[in-house]
Amino acid sequence: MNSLRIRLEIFAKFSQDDRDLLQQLASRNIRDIRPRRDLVREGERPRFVYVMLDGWACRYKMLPDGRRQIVAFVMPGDLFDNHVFMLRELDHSIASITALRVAEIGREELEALVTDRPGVAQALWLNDLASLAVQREWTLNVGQRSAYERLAHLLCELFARLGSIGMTDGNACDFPLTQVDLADATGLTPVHVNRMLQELRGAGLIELQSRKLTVLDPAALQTAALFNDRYLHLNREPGI
Amino acid sequence: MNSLRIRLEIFAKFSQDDRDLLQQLASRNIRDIRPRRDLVREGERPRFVYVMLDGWACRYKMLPDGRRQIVAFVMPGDLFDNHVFMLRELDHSIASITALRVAEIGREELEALVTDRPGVAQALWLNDLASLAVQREWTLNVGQRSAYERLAHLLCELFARLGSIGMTDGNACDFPLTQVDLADATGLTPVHVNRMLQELRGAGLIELQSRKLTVLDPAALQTAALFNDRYLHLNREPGI
DNA sequence: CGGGTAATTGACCCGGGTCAACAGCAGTGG
DNA sequence: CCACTGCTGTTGACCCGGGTCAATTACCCG
Repeated sequence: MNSLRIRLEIFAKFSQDDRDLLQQLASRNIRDIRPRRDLVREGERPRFVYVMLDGWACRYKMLPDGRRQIVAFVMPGDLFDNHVFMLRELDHSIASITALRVAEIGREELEALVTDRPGVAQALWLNDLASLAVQREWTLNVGQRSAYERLAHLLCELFARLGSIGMTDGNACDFPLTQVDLADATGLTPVHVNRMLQELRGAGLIELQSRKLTVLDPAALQTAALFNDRYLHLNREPGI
Repeated sequence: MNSLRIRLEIFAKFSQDDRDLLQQLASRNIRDIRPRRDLVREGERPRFVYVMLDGWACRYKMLPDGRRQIVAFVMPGDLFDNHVFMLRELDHSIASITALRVAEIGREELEALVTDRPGVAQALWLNDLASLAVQREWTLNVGQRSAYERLAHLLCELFARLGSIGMTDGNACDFPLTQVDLADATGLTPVHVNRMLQELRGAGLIELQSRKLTVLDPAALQTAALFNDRYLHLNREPGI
């Protein structure tokens, strides 16, 4: 729940009250989800905003014939799916990758929060703007980068995000994604993801085995990926 | 300026006061832009929120080596780039396609608006959530659809958006995009865009010449594109 | 030990990219 | 009024990055 605080407080200044309230909301209505289950499904009426307390999930869209695109990964500390406010039906699904622990925040609670706490409301908004920036970069990634660059870029993004929430250990981290997941996120086939991973290994950039990623040469990996973490908005912006 | 009202009022209920205020903001500080100019450039500090009064623009990102991806199109009535609130630097640029007429809304004005007018604030937020939904669909589009489907999908989207703001005439509309623009938006090469357009013409789905698009068979085009307009949020959601 | 999922590898193929030439047309200046 | 320039669109020949298909090898867990 600390991580929730971290991931929203980047975006606005919170009072101790705001913090306590959020903390409280994120510790009621906890739900545990098994790995590889749909958490919410396309077409459903959205009911909750979720706070990821533990585990990895992905947001994905599917075409009628089964082609699947992962459009985002969700990590601990992320607050996600605040479509409670707008959509009749969700236009995408969310699935767990690992086992999850999530907090569900109901619509009324969220509405109260937004009405009574301008700081929190702003943080929620900026959180969405940050997601939008990330989604743009994904469009660029899939649209313009080569398979090799694309995969490198995804690894850079995931590692940077994990780092920002203290889930890296030096230049290593847990990495629960399968090659099929990586394929669905990059718009490649699993076979080709495998080949590109071999190349990344061969170039001495990464090690990846038994769900553990080590970035052997971060600078070189970022160069290969044409990666710049600006779009992730991991740090507080002095702006506002 | 009417169109502005339309495009934001989808998302929240406005009082007559809200409406007047917006109208006012969108009629001060009008700027005219020539075709094919950068309106705002990556790396700049964002200063204004813009309302597109007339013309087409695109949002794009570039890689250091010059590869370019258009990540969104902006049309009359769209309010865009409310990053005033968050970003130190923009992570993308915006360029005019046709000649533009835009209204610039300054940061203080916007902040006042958000503070004093909860309805407007919500509409702005939901506007961003809608953009996010569109951006996800673009990721899917570029990641999973074939060249043919992808182009058809883009045409469907543009035509649907134009229709929602009354800029279609039966099943025809003005269409200022070049094949290079279409290529940058779909992640294809201009040459291949040309070939796919020929196929769409050959299949009797569209006519496209001298900046005029006619959708000869809307249903068939949508089927070919695997298009469903739900993600565009063109209509008021009964939700909230 | 068995069964299922994930990773790996090789052989072959194809959608879309690349390169290049050319045509159409608008704008511009002499 | 015409020549020139530059952008946009079109077409053809060829090529290659990444997909497809299929078999095999790790794993993991009961």
